[in-house]
Amino acid sequence: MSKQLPVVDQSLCCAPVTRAPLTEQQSVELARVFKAIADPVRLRLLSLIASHAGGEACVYDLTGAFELTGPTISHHLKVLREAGVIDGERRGTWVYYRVLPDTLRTLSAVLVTPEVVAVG
Amino acid sequence: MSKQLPVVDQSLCCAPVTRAPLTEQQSVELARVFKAIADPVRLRLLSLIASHAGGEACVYDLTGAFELTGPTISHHLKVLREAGVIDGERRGTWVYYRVLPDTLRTLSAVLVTPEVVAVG
DNA sequence: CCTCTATCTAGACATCTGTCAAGATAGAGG
DNA sequence: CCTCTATCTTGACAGATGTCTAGATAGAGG
Repeated sequence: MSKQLPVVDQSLCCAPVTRAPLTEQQSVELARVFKAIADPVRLRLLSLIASHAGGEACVYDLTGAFELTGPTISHHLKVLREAGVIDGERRGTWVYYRVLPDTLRTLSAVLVTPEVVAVG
Repeated sequence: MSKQLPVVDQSLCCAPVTRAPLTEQQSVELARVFKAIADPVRLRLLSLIASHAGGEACVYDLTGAFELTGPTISHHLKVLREAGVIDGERRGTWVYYRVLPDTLRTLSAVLVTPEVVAVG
């Protein structure tokens, strides 16, 4: 299930977009991950997985929370997985997903905004 | 230039996606804003504006930083503006853009992830 | 080996998105 | 009023995206 290594440049952890211009490469990399979470279904999937008991949830539970077909949920989980936002593990019949906290933390840090954006 | 009121539910400031499932409405609202920043050009625009002297930048400066036409940059600025991420103000011939820090702060807070995602 | 359930893949299709060229609008300064 | 520059709007088009149906794969349990 772990088809991807960490995707986000962790050095961004202390370099919010408000402090210095992103390089073109950084912006492409970040956009890839933000695109993954920039969807209502995927944001809800993320919150369902992260807040589920044990920090993980199986596809069956997740599918039940939407009025969408299995393949569609599967597609969204794949997008999140390939972006390094979640990871899945098969245990028996079920596949369990959990969030990869480092990725979310990096995204959060990138958007941190100081009280006063700039003072000349 | 201020065609939109604040778009993001500020009550999300203390409710990261890792703590509780998002409602469908919250996820739609958040996805709208994340979609706005989930593009390499717009992320760079955002960082250029936010880190520019005085916290603002005019379109002319921004356009020069890309190999894209004026209308394309204008389009991206409009997307960011309508999502409540930036705001623009005309002063004479030029239009100056600045970030709306509350929006970025909300997005950042939503993605905050505790050290241990859950302990059973 | 067969079947049942859970999950994923493949392919199709409508919609959304990023980009550009052409033209419109808005001040500045004659 | 005219022109020049900065910015935005419109319309067109290729490519990406979300969803579905149909079919494939993987364990569990006879």
